[in-house]
Amino acid sequence: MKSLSASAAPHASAPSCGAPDAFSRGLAALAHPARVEILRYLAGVDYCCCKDVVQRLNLAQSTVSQHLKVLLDAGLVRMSPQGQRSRYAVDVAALRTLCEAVGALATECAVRADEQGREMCRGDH
Amino acid sequence: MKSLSASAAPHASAPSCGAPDAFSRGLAALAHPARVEILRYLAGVDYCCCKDVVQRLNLAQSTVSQHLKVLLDAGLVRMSPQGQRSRYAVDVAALRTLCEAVGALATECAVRADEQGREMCRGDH
DNA sequence: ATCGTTCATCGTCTATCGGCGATGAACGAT
DNA sequence: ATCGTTCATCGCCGATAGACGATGAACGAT
Repeated sequence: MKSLSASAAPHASAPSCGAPDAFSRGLAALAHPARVEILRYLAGVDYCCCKDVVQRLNLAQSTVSQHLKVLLDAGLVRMSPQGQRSRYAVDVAALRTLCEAVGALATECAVRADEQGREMCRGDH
Repeated sequence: MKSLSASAAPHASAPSCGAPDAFSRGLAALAHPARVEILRYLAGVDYCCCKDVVQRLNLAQSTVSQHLKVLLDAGLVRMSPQGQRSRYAVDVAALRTLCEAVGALATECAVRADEQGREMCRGDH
C-alpha cells in the first residue's frame, strides 16, 4: 500500500498522474545540463559518435553513453549504428513537439488564470 | 534567463554537474505528472491552498507540500502566506519564459542542424 | 588471426527523488 | 486558554539518477 511509485494509488487512481509519459520523459531528459549540451553539440556537427561527445564534455564514456540513452529513450535523438560507431542526430521534430507541448501547457494555464484572475484577491472563500 | 548553456563542470569527479540553473530546475519541476497537474489545477481556481490540492490529487499532505515547494523553488508558482493557509498561484510569466527557453533551444538546434544538414553525407547519406 | 578502436552494458557507489506518517508552529474560532 | 485546522518540516524508506571503472562485443585494419 505504500509502494505506489507509479502504479497503484492508495485509494483510487490518481487523476492523470502516475504514468511516465512522453512529456515527462522529454522534459526530464532536458533537465540536465550535460544532456542539453549534448543536444546542442549534436545539432552543430554533421555526424557525431559517442567519442566526440566524450571529448567535448569531459565525462566518462559510460556516462555519456548513458546520457545518450536517456535522450534516445525520450525520442529527442536518433541513432543509427554505423560500423563500429554510432551516428547520433538530433530529432528536431521531436524537440519541436516537446516545445509545443510546453507551450500548450503554458497557454492553458495562462488562459485559465486569466478567466478568473481578477477575483484572486478576495481573501476568503 | 537566457543562460541556457550548461556550464559542464570541467572536472569529472564532481558528483553532479554543479550547475542546477533555472532552466534545469524549471524543466525538472515540470517533469512530474503530479506537478503538472498541480499547475493546471492552480491555474483553474482563483484561490488555492495546499488542502485543496491534497483533495484533488489524492496524495498525502506532506507530499503535496513537497511538490509545491519544488514548483516554488523553480519559480513556477508564487506563494503568499495568508492566515493559516498559503495562497498558491501560478506564475504565468515564468512559465512562459521557460517555454520560450525551450523554444530557443529547439530553434537553435534546428538552425544548426539545417546549416549543415544537407552536407552531412561524409561517405554515405 | 590479431590488434586497436568504439560503444553498450554491468556492477558499484553516493546523492537525490518521491512517497508516507508524525510533529510542531501559526492562526482562527470557541 | 483551549481546540481545530492548515501547513511546513523532519525522519524514514525504497527506488532512481548520475557518476565512475571494468568488461566484452562488434568492427576495421593489419
